[in-house]
Amino acid sequence: MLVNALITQRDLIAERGRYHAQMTSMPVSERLGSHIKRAEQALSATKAAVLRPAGVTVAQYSALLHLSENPGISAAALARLCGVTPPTMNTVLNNLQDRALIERTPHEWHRNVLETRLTDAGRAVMADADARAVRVERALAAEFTDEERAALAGLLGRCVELLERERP
Amino acid sequence: MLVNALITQRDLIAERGRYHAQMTSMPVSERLGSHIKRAEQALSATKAAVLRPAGVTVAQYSALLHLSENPGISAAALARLCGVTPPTMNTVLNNLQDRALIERTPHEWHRNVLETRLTDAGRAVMADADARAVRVERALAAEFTDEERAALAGLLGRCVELLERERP
DNA sequence: GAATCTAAGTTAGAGCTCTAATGCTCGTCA
DNA sequence: TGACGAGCATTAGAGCTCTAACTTAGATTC
Repeated sequence: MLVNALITQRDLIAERGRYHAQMTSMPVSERLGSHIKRAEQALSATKAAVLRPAGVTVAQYSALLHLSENPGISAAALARLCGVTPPTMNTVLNNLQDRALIERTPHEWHRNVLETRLTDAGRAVMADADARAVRVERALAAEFTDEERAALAGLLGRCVELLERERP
Repeated sequence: MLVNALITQRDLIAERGRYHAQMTSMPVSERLGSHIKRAEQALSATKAAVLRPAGVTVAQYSALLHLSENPGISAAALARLCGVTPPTMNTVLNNLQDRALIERTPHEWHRNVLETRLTDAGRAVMADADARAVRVERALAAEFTDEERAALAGLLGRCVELLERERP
């Protein structure tokens, strides 16, 4: 380790020793939120890295994935599936549309609704990206037993319930 | 439920039935990544909501928290603690500095390093925000037994290891 | 039939995030 | 001593994300 890094590291440890007593009301390592955030950061970073060669971002892949399973869905419904707000989805879809990976056509009955669909190019990109993303998911799944996977999914589900209940 | 929503919902189900066969190589519900992402989205949304009255974003709170535990730390080291890149931390710190919640002073020995510290105002905002954030963490912790908390943290830790190993 | 309500789509603005690239300081090593 | 390498800080540019606000279309209700 180099001296520059050592010095900031040394300062850090010294200050930590001095002030560690009771700066915050809960140690970071005991916060479940920290673990969830770290896991998501690692997931995001890895997915972004493997999706890069496919030419799509994580958000774009998420949209393409749900779009491939729900052709003609509205942008608002797609936003709900992806867990983002309509303006966010609008941003993502505009980028996909600029690259001609999707098309948006007026709904036959409801003038206020746009049907969103993959183009042929979009389907091709989606297939490539999906293969790459699934490779990561399979590696992740292979790390655990069936019981562990179920436990993790269950615990995370309870987190979501609690957090949504707790939201003002 | 209204007709507008019903129609998109109906279309969705119809299309799903038609195409469900084998559009993707792995069902979304079986992807551990989906569960992690959902949990982080719920966490983020709830934390943003409870931090809003304190006048800070989640990213700003994260920086203030680690800053309060490590006075004088460099921006790069702070970025590592928060799990973001230096340019990202620079953006967050600029916003905090504009509001006079932090100050950055040249390092005594190393001309190339800036020491970052909370101002008095920053400490006050941090104390307020921390109380609000910890309330959420306590509620989250109270949802689980000691064994469940340990299991969740352990499983998420293994996810992080696998994902970093898998990253090209 | 008109007021009201709900949902879809959009725009504006603020903030976070990344990669890529640059300039700087310092330490190491030949 | 001088070249190299590593780390810090910063800028530029693209993209994602949110809230707030507006517009429009369709449905409900009186």
